[in-house]
Amino acid sequence: MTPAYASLVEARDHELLRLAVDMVILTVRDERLHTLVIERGNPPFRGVAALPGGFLRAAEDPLEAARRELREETGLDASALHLEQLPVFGAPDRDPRGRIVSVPYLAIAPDLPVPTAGSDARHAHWAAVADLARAMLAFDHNDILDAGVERARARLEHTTVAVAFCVEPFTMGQLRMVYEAVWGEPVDPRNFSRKVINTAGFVVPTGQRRVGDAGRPAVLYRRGPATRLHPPMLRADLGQMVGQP
Amino acid sequence: MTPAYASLVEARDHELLRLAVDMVILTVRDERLHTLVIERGNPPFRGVAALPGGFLRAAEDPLEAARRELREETGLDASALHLEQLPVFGAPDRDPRGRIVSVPYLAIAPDLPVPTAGSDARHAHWAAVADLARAMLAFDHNDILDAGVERARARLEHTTVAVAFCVEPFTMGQLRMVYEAVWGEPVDPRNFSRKVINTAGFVVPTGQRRVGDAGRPAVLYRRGPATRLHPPMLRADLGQMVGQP
DNA sequence: CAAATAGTGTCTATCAGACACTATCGA
DNA sequence: TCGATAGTGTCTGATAGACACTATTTG
Repeated sequence: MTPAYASLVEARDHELLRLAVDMVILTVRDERLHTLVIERGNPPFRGVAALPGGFLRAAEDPLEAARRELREETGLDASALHLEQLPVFGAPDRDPRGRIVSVPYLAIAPDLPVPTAGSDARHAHWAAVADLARAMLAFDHNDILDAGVERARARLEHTTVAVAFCVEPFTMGQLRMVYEAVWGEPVDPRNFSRKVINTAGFVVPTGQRRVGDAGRPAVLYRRGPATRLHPPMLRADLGQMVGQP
Repeated sequence: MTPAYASLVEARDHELLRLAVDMVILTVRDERLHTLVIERGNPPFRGVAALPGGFLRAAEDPLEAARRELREETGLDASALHLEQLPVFGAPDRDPRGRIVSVPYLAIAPDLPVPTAGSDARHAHWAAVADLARAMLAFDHNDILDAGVERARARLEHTTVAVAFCVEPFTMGQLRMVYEAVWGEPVDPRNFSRKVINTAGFVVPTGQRRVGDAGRPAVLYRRGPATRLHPPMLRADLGQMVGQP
């Protein structure tokens, strides 16, 4: 800290605290939405499942910290996949260790072989989001997970991030299955295919076809350069909708 | 802090820091988008314009802090208006006083008479967003402002927050003018009116009409209960759009 | 051939965008 | 009566949603 401002900073009715970076790492496995959870090896919440995360280090940007955590927990290079900050969680009593504000990040990853064990021997594994009932996770991590899942659902409507869930090359059916897994509702194959094909740059055909499967061989695609989906692909789910009668 | 965890917390390769809450308070004045800025009374950036804000206090949630700042800077009751968190800004060198991470909030307010002077005699005033060129604001506040404005633009597409800019009762023309001021592009009056009227709960007619103005008297509306806009009202702006040819 | 999966075509209701006309005030 | 502002009607092209059919593989 620059000494010139030391007095300003000392005059505090404000508070020193720590920032945690917690990761909502989503993937689709077996046609279901999964998130990476670790089993806590230390108190508080020892033995309880929690989102992976860690403290912000000195001279580290929160985004850098998120990239580091992602690398440590999954071995994934963050530059390759979707990484996005969610609103912070900062209730004063959210962590019994003291004042810790969480900066959560949403990461969207293709199906991974198996996560590497956490650095401090915490057991990391994929858990189906639908199986994680309320209050199963440590701290307020269920709320953070909810925020991450809802953000992912909304992102699928307006962007092409769904391809970030897919291992290249992928079929149209696999891409559609991502939407179904994340949204939790069926999607019409014909209309979906038309929408994706008509959106320039969403996917790029490889010219190859999938072999070995039963049925007609599916065309294989790679991710295209497009990012935004315009007009959006809206889910039928009404949720909070107040609009047309 | 609970003594039981003191040792855990002491084992730090992580860092103690302060959280600032900075406010992007937007309103529409004279058909132009404005934001509230203060003139800094203390170093660093003494005399330079900055977004209003302050440090998070002990046992205070970031949202509570934002509500408090809003009240202090504008005298507005935050429960009445749109308040929404933006992604944090946490570059290690963003504040010369030391490690300070900013949690920015976007507030959307109706046109206010004039802001109350800031608590420490800082001069607060409305500035047209279009007049705030790059690097005019202290710290990284231009980036924060950009994030807030872009968020507001997107929110107008998908929600009914535009009414939060209006002083009740308001006319259809005033509501449309909000869209034009925030988006910075003209909106067709006929199509706009049809869209708003057909969206149940966007606005509620009062039965009154505006008097004293030249021209045909305009019907006066109040805010309706609807929140989401479905389907959205998309701006023509292509921006990042990669989609239809 | 049957089962399974992939892909295409068509119809319709809705909606966004463009645009011209009518309505109601003050001066 | 004129200027100014408010509000309504209509046409068209695009598209989302619903749905039936054809195509190509394996067993």
